[in-house]
Amino acid sequence: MTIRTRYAPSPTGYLHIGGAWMAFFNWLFARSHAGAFVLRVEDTDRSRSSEEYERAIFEDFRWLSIDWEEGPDVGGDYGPYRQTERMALYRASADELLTRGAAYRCFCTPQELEAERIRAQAEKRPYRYSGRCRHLTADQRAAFEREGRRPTIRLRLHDHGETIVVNDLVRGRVEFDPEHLDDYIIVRSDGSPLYNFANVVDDHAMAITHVIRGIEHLSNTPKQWVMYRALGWTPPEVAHLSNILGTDKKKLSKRTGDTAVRDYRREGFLPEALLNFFALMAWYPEENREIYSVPELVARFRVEDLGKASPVFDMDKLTWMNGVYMRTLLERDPGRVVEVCLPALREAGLLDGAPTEAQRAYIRRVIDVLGERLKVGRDIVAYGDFFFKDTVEYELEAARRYLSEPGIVEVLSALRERVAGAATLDPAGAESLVRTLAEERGLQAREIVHPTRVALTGKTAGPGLFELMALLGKDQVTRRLAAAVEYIHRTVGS
RNA sequence: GGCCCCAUCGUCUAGCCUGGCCCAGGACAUGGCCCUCUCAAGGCCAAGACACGGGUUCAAAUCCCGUUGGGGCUACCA
Repeated sequence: MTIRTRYAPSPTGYLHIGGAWMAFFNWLFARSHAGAFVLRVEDTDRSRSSEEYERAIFEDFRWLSIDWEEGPDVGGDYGPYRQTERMALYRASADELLTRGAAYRCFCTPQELEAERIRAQAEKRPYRYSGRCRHLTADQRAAFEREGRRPTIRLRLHDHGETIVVNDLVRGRVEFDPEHLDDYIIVRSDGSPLYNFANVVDDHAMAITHVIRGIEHLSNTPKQWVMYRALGWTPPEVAHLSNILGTDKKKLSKRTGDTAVRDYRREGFLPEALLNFFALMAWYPEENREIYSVPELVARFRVEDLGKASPVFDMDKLTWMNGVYMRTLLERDPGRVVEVCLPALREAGLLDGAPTEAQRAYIRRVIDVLGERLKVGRDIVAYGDFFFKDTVEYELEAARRYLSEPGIVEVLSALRERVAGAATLDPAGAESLVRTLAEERGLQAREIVHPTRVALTGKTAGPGLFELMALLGKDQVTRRLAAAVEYIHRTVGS
């Protein structure tokens, strides 16, 4: 039997980190068994769904290099892959359930139901639907219809059913007493299917064999199992994973960090780092090892090894891991590092649109100079914005500390002259200029280095001074040195 | 309220099924030192956890029961 897994996003927003995480495990499972991964769009909530989000979600998956063999965009033998296009299927299954007597029409209004619920609550009884529409006569039904009531369809749970067992691949055997379940609605009065129903019909029709989904669905599982049984179908294997939490230990939300995959892309995270990190939020393939390529993850994946607890999304660790990937990329594929920095550069207004060849080459050199300081694409802005500006903005603290002594003017001026007089400015040349100047003045090299760095970059932290001078070039260096001198005169006052 | 799931360093987790090798291992973060023009990276070191209470056992992080704390379901949401 071919292993088939799926992920079923609702196109009501951008791909969420939690969703991508869940999808990734379904994908890993399929890939590790040479199976198929299918994308099914759950767009029954028409008012909130949009095609634009659907496209965006696909795009984010592609960026992550999570691919699918079947889906709305690529088709497949089990289509269509949008729930709104599968209405006939749900109708057929509903009819089947009705004729088998496993489901019945319920004419209760939402108001009546609400009243029942409130009554139960007042009497401190657990609420369950009374089942009063179970045995309506033809006359009663006709009367309701004459009143204009539009019925819903409810699944009939067995009155004295036996314990429902869910064999969860990660949690083990979980038992449910049907006593606590009630006849639940599977088709709305407007004829549209509800989640628990559409889901079962789709998973079966699409021959899904394994479902890895959120823990919130565990309690739904027994209800679904009853439906599988009523239809004579075999349910898929299931595994329920806990949800990712934010640092506040609450469900991941905007408050504690970005929640959309898109945000991470924009900030310059690498998809392979994100995926590696995703894996570690549920399992460690080997002891004492954190870095795994996607193929390695595929080779080692076992659902049973997935963790049961809710992981907290640790930005610090993701950032560290991204840095690890950036460093190897710096050696093997610097072009990609350039690519990853582009969005942040644009957002900071340091780059307009697509870079020209010259711009790309320049960014490439900036990246070389920045080196392992680049953990995330956006770091290029934090550490190297001055490479892309003509005037330097001094950080307050930096200027106060290194550009406040009047004596420094002389040093910076002297350095400016020597730079101007140099034939060319390469790192070694810059270094000897600074060091000989220091020697002549009886200064420590650092006494020149620090003020110069602030003069050229505005910051106290950043790339090596000599490399940075070489990249900036004679022109910029002399100009910035002069500007710093002027700044000191202006602020120290004279 | 009822039902279900979960619980090892601040965080991700290894170990738990098949008790002893665990006075609990690794990683991120934190602190210190080294390297060094700053920052980063790197190296070394440190601090840091079996939620609690009962059992079972010669022996429990590991098995059982309970408590507490989180989370979920209990919708004509997904």
